[in-house]
Amino acid sequence: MATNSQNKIASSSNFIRAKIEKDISNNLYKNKLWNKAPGNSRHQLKGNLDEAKIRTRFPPEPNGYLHIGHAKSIFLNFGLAQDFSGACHLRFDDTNPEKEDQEYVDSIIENVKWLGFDWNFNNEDNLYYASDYFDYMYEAAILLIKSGFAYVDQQNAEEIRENRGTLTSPGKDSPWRDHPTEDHLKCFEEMRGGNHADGSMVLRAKINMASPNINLRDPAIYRIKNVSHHKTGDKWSIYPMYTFAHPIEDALEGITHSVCTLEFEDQRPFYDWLLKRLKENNFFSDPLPKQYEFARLNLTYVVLSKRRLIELVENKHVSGWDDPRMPTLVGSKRRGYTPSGFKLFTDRIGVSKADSWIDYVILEDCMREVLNESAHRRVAVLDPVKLIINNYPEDQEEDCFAPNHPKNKDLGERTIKLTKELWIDRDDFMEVPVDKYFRLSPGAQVRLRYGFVIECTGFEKDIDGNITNIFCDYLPDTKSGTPGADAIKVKGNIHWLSCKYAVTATVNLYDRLFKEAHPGENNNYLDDLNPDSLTTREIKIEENLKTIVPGDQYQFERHGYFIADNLSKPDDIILNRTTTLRDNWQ
RNA sequence: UGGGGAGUCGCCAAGCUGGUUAAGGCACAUGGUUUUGAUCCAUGCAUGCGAAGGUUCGAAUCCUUCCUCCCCAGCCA
Repeated sequence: MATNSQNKIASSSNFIRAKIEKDISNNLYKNKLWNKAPGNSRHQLKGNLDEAKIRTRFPPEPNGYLHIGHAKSIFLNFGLAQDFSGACHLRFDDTNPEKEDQEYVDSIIENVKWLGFDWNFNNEDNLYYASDYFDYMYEAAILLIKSGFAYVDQQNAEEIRENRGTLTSPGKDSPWRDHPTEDHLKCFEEMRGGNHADGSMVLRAKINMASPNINLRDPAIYRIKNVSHHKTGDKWSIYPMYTFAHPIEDALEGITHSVCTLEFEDQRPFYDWLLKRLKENNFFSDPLPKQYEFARLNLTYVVLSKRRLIELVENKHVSGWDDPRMPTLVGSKRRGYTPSGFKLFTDRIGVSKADSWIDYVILEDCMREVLNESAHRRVAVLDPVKLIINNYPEDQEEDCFAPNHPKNKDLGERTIKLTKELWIDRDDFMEVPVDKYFRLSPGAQVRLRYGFVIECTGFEKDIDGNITNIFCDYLPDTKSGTPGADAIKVKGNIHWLSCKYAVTATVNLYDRLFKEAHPGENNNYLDDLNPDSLTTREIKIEENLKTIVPGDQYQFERHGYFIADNLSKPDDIILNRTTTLRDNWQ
């Protein structure tokens, strides 16, 4: 309990939370208005005081599947809103129709819900699309042109690039920069008209071509794209750039804290510049949103870049976006990773501005920690070898009782049938035991978990030297749960399943997708792929697992956590190993 | 070489408007419990805060210089 509350304190102290606490205590949002929906000043000034103490947003571009890095951002943004009695909007940043698709929108919505969040606040559904704001953005652009802060440039992309200068030398003004405002207004209208080719004109903010910050050298803010949009269809032939759109989206939605990743740090001056210009035009009013940046997640043995993820799927290095080895949320889910595990993980790794690589084992350990609490226990034999009890009658069988959870008796117990012939794991027997090996070996005593103590009397091998049968005697007075069962102390304790009753299933044993901690650091990342990231085999599982359905999760004792795969059917059970148990032996 | 960031224990990460022994987690180590070599519990784990100087009664926190790493020259986000 004490450690839990300490965890909470630790996770709650990051620089963004500190800033929010300060902003709230300084009453920054005391007079903030909200008119039940996004909008500019015209709209919001007619509203009431915003009941949301703060507003944050998670703004994915619907051009790919969410991954573990997004989970960090989701927990940050939605968590902030939750903890400060605010609202977190889910907003699709769909300003580039060429790359975006409804398929991704659906998947993202499902993923965010899966992680346990919704975007409802005071019965308002805060699910938005940047494309819903295109009219506002167009209006803002015109305001900017009229006030002399934007112009239509007719240089081609090549010329613009050349005139932008370099990191160490200033850029050159565009010849179109100082044309009359009227001309720019007219050109911008023409851009919208749809009669101009892509790239023939572009609207640029007029700031400073000599700025040491390249993002301020008259950034492009609206470009011609004669393509239809998945939401707005053919209404527009011009689309705003992220740089321009994002601050406006935030302001329209009354976002107080706009949290993004480090690479946008250089854009913050433009973010503030734009909003200030629009405030001067009474398009927006205080309090204006502020942008804060944190370090994106890097995980060892994992790639998270969109480009690489796509490549893994398209080149069939994995079976798809939801391959359990993929760091996507759909893949993680299929692997058996859980929302509460991700929550623990994000709390544990914290939020800062320092570039860092989180050990993959941290993530795995979080999943173990969560699953250890919740998962019911079962028995599975992953590499079966036959154990025959010499002194157990051929036709005899009996029930052994096994609790579903060692720490929680309320979860009940189930019975496992014991018979003369059993399956045990090959690992649990050594012909010549190594030092400190306390499982089965010739002459050794070991307990059949939940059953009897046995003593190994011998074994048989096939022509290739593989062990085929192991023989033992059981000690009748040692059955678990009966008086005196503990009279004989043994160190080893192995699991087993009746050959007569065990059910056969298929298991996918997953290991890390990459064998290098930093894939691609020393060569092409594809060369760092782990050839053994998946092994599939036939295993034996408890009879009562016959009714397992996709998504069911269990701990197979002494092995790890497993989940029934999407494709699993009663007559073709498929299990995925989520993660192994920790193993201090060797 | 311009601009913007970051460097605190193996991995994360508080602290950074200067003030007693530098939080916490993970990992690790050693004990204990245990019919999962799991879990759980206990204890240990930075004379040190990228480096070197300086200011001060006192510095991770202030100043100076230096070093390393990341980001920016898309009509991507």
